[in-house]
Parts: sequence; C-alpha cells; structure tokens
Amino acid sequence: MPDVRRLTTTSYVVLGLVAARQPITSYEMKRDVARSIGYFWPFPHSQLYAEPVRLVQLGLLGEDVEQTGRKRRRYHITTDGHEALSQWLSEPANEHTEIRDLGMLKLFFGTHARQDDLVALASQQHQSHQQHLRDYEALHAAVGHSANTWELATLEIGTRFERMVTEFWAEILDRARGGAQV
Amino acid sequence: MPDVRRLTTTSYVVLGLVAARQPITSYEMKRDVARSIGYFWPFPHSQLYAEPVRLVQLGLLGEDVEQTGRKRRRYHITTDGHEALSQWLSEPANEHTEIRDLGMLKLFFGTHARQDDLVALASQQHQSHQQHLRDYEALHAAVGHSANTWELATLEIGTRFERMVTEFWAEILDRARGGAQV
DNA sequence: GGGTACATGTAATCAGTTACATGATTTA
DNA sequence: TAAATCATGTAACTGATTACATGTACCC
Repeated sequence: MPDVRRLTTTSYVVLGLVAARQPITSYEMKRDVARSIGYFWPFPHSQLYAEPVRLVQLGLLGEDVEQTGRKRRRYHITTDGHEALSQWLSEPANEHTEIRDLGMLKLFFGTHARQDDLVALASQQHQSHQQHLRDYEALHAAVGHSANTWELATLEIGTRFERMVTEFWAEILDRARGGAQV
Repeated sequence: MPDVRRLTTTSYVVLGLVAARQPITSYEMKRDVARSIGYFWPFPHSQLYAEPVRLVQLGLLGEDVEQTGRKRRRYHITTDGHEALSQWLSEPANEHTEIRDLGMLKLFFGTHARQDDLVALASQQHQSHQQHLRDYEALHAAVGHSANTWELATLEIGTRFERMVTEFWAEILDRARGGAQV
C-alpha cells in the first residue's frame, strides 16, 4: 500500500466521495459537496480538481478520460483506495470539534464593541441562522427519501445545531438590547 | 489608518486578546487562548508570536521589551489598533459556520465503514463529547464569577453544543448497534 | 547541580485559497 | 449568433502548521 501518511483530510473526503458515487467527475463532486458536506466542511472547488490527480498518482483512484468534447475525467476507486478509506474510518477521531463561526468570535470580543454594533450582530446572526435552518429543512424534504442514513444523520445534526444557535442568538439579542453587562 | 485589508481573522483575534488583557505577552495569550477561544477557534502558538510582530509594524500594537532576564515583549493596543478592531466588530459576519469535526465527517461516509468500526466511532465520540461537556461545566464553575458576559456567552453555547452532540451520538450509537441501514 | 517543566521563539514547508483563464453548451 | 451560464482547469501566493531550537526557572 502507498505511503498513507501523506494523505490529508481532503484526500479522504475525495476518496469517500468517489467511493460513494463512482464513476464521478470533479464537477459532479463539486455539485454534491455544495449541498451536503460543504455546509459544515467547506473547501474550494480547485481542490476537487487537484486532489484526485494526486490520488491517481498514489494508485488510490483510477481515471477514465473522455476522448471527445469536454474530455471529462471520471474517477473510480481502486482496491488500495478502498483500503485506505476504510482504515481511516476505523481510526479514532480524537480532535476537538472546531466551530469556526465569525459571529461567535465577534461575540467573544463583545466588550470592545459598541452596543448598537452588538445588537446588529446578534440580530443579523439570528436571522441568518434562522435562514440556514429553513434551508436545511427544505433540503431534508428534498433529499430525505434518496440520501443514505448516515448522510441524513449529519443533515439532522446540522439542523439541530442551527435550531440551537438561532435560539441562542435570540437570547443574546435580548440581552444586548437590554444593554446588559449583567 | 494602515491598510486593513491585509488583516486576517487571526490578526483580529490577537488585537482582541491584547485589547482585553493589555499589557500582555505572547505566552500569556497562549495560556488564555487554551482555556477560552481555543476550544472553538484553535491555532498553534507560533501565530501568537508571529502575528503581533506584524501588527506592531502596522502600528496597530505597541510593544515594551524587558531589558533583562526573559526579555519578554509586552504588547498593548494603539488607537489605530482599537479603531481597526471596532470596525471589524461592526461589520456583518456573513460566512456560514464551519463545523470541522472528524467524527461527523467519518459518519458522513459511514456507508463505507464496517459496522463495528461505526459502533466504535459512535461510542468514542459519545464519550469524548461527554467529557468535553464536563470540562466546560468545570470551566464555568471555575471562571463564572470573573469572566465577562460575552465570553461567558460563548462558553454557554459551547456547553449547549456539547450537550446536543453527546445526545446525538448516543442515538447514533443505538442505531449503529442495531445494524440499522434503515 | 542536574533534571524537568515552563517559556519563547524561528525557519521551512505546504495545503489551501485566490485569482485567472478558457472551453463547451444552452438559450434567446 | 451573441450572450450568458455551465464546466473545467491551473498558476501563484501565502497563512498556517510543523518541526526545530534554545533559554530560563524551579525543584529534588
């Protein structure tokens, strides 16, 4: 098996995407990612073009190139690729969750903001998370029947997250409006 | 005011930390970060040494260097620095929340895992989030009186998050054990 | 006075991002 | 047939990470 230490999380994401939908092109991955995993683990489409090239070199993916027209590259997973993926899936995931949320970060530094900026922040965060919540619910309605259990499970936790955060910002908005430094 | 477009989120984190605790050394920031913001927005300590240097060059921070012993650099914020910080705080935070959680990612690809690996994943995630929850509660008990409102608010949402996620993984564990691909 | 943990940095690398660029297909 | 949009890439840059390195203080 190739040197697996050089694989990044992105590599495994690509391996996983290919494994699930093969044969698949970079563009199709991009489209899939945009309405699933990309909600909580985003990355630019350029990686979905660059990474498979590396994985082919490592022998973890194979490719078929169209001879005419768009000359699409369709990727499929190899035996080694499958092995690498399932080994990764069998390793414990010890890292602490990262929640990169600019709103939360700004709230953390709230002491240095003017009150009306804080109110604006809370209000805007409340609205946008409410919108995300609606988006997730719509997405669930749209794909609920076709997607697999575990993908749905991540959508479910995303939904719960947005519900919780929406409520949180509503409370913060109240407190910020009250001028509370209580 | 200096060219503010060249500031990254990290820059503002450092500005905010200095603003809150000045005068402060890189090491003290590191220690503070480790038990607050670092839980949801982590970065290596090397940035807490490198970034202030840039900010001093930009005139957003000032520094005092000890002449003897450790020759610590103590940073404080300048007027320009304060202005940059509060301007950032007044801008809307539009980006979608990123939740970088390896466990969730692996769950998303759960179809390709063996059942016992999924059970192990769910079990381990359940335990570790439960532990994080306890850590947050202990932290709250320890700093509840001294920390400021908005920092406490981020601790509060962290706690709610861990509570929610712990419950989520308990459910997943059940389903994984049931062999559900339902 | 020797070991160990605390403290303070820096250099090199590289993954990920940004920006650019162009081709193919559809639609009006 | 022109415009718009969909699709497919690549090159360059750089912020963040990794790894290294050393100094200082404390403790046994």
